[in-house]
Amino acid sequence: MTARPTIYQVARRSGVSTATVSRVMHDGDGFSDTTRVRVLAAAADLGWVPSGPARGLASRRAGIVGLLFPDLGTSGGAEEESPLFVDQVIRGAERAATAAGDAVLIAATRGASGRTLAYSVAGKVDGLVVMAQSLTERDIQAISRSVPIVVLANRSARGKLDSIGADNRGGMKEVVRHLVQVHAYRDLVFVGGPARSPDSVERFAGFREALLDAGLPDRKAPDAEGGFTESGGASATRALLTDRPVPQAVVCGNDEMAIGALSVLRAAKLRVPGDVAVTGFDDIALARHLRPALTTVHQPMRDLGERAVRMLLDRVNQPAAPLSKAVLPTQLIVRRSCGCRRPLPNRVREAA
Amino acid sequence: MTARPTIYQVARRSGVSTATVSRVMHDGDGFSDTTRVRVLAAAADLGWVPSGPARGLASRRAGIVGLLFPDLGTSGGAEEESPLFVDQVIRGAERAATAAGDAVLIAATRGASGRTLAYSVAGKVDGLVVMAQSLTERDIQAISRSVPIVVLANRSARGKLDSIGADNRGGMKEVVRHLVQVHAYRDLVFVGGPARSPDSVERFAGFREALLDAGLPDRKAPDAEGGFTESGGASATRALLTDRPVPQAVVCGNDEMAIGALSVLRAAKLRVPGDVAVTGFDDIALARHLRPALTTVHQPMRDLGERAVRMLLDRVNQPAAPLSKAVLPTQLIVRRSCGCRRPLPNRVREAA
DNA sequence: TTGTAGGCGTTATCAT
DNA sequence: ATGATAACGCCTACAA
Repeated sequence: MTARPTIYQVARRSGVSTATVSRVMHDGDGFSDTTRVRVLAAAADLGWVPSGPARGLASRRAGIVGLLFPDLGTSGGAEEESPLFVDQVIRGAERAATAAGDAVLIAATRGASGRTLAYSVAGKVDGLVVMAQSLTERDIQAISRSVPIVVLANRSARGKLDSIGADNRGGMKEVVRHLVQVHAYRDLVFVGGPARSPDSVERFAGFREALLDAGLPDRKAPDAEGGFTESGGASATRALLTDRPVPQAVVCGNDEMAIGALSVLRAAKLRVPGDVAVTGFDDIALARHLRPALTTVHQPMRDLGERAVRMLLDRVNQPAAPLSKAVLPTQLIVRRSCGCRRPLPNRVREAA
Repeated sequence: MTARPTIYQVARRSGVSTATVSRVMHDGDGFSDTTRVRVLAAAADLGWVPSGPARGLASRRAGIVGLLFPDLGTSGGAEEESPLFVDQVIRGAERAATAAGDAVLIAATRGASGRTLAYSVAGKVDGLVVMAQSLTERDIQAISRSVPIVVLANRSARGKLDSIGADNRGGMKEVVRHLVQVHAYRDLVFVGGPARSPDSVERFAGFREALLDAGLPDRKAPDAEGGFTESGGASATRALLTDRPVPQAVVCGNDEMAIGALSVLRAAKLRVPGDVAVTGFDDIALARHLRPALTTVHQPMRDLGERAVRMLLDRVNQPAAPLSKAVLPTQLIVRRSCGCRRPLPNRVREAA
């Protein structure tokens, strides 16, 4: 409590030099067994915890990786990004970092002060995983001059930075193909997320590709849009129902929007999937508990976090290694909301 | 990329001393407008981000608070702790820290290496929020000699450390009272979480108190136990059904266990709440989407994280301030699984 | 096996 | 308004 103990005190108390204390703490060799015991005892007596900053400064390694994301969402506020997605990524990042002996520093670049925060965080870490939408391209470039950055985004980000993402486009294309080929729906609508979200854009692109392949009429923009949230999905669906006849299938930008869609359709006395089919994207935990259980696309959220951190640590250790970009596959998860009677078995669920 | 730029380079480039650069970066006064502009320009040119470790060392303030939790759970592994709970706490912590200009460092004290990790993290932060079950009392004491600690637990932890928790006992007592008074159930069973979890213990205590108040038969241990997980709740409920006649109400240790109970009961052709009532605890997002929607107890998870961090920062700024302990109230959330026809309106949901 | 001493990049205290 | 110059607590050659 009073003045954190330092290595000097430990050294004095155990009758050795600070160099020796340092050696013992690093499990290296080059000291007798007696010394080791004495040092450890002294450290324990004093309740000494080596100073991270001092260590970091001397060794040029903070032992911390940072994770920047757009915003976790404020209860009651507008949540553009899907919070559950972020939670999972954080978990994955934490795992990978811990496995490497590092810790994870998280920060949401909320509002105006986000930029400042990002720079502050950048100074404290050995590398940064930046989720799409959390920083401008300009700031990313600037910061990357000081610390390695891995961009966590849709597909693989353009540019000269390491990046990793999931195959949003391919995944969406796959559900839609299922809807068209297996169920023979021909009147599908797309309820998209935030127009500026890269994920959202990619998913809509996948939707269009599938329609094109099936020879169905194309469209230039989503039939309705909202934030990647339950309420966003609800209002978009509501708008849809007043605009046009009831479609055969409502393809949503993510699971949370699908949940909103589901409740609006129910309120409109439409049966799912009897009257309308509904699909989501992400495969959040909730998806399989809904009634009807939601047909969706599984996105390897935790893996994304894990691999992003591993990629980052590789870069930290090998600054000159060639650029690496990865795209993780998504997987179609067939449940009931698309109209299938019995959910198809699938690997992901069984593994869980 | 090549050798992070330092304050020296910025100083030289802008033709001032490092002291002045430092001043400018702190928005203090004591420098002309011209200098400020020059310094900022030089910094931007070089892409300079002040070194956190160096800053921390010199100012004795890392600008980081740590959050330690038991484990986030491994997909496929046994998850004793409710992961959703942790996610929310993390969010709250992140908010409070960001508001204070700090970042938050998270780490799961997984398995054997958890102890080491904890000490390492302790060295990197200005203070630590430790969730119950993530560290032994002994280690908490040891670490607290070096850095301030706030214990995040059930009720308020005993001992000489600041702590914060939710009223688990009172909350559980309230649902059970509802079951007994409103629905007149007399044959209730308790499906508890991990026997060693303080939360679990407190909740069971609340259950007993409510029975006692109602003049119903007491019991010394939960009627069945499992981890705080869906599968734990399922197996516990399964065991229950073979042991005894079907009870009127199954009171679960948390929401996830309740979900497990729900599916087992359904598989046994029992109707909820027609044949059996079921209740949970926590009020995770999923709870209101279940069929039937789950009657449960809302726990202010995010607030816990937020207030824990605020408490911690207060302590950091005022090491000598009197000990503070807080217990946040929980709230009964009545939905359908208890047998109520129409969910009672309640403040929490409306606010959301 | 162990000690000495310089350096890591900032901040902060004196001067000027 | 600005500049020297000690700390800050640890690591790491280099010596011994």
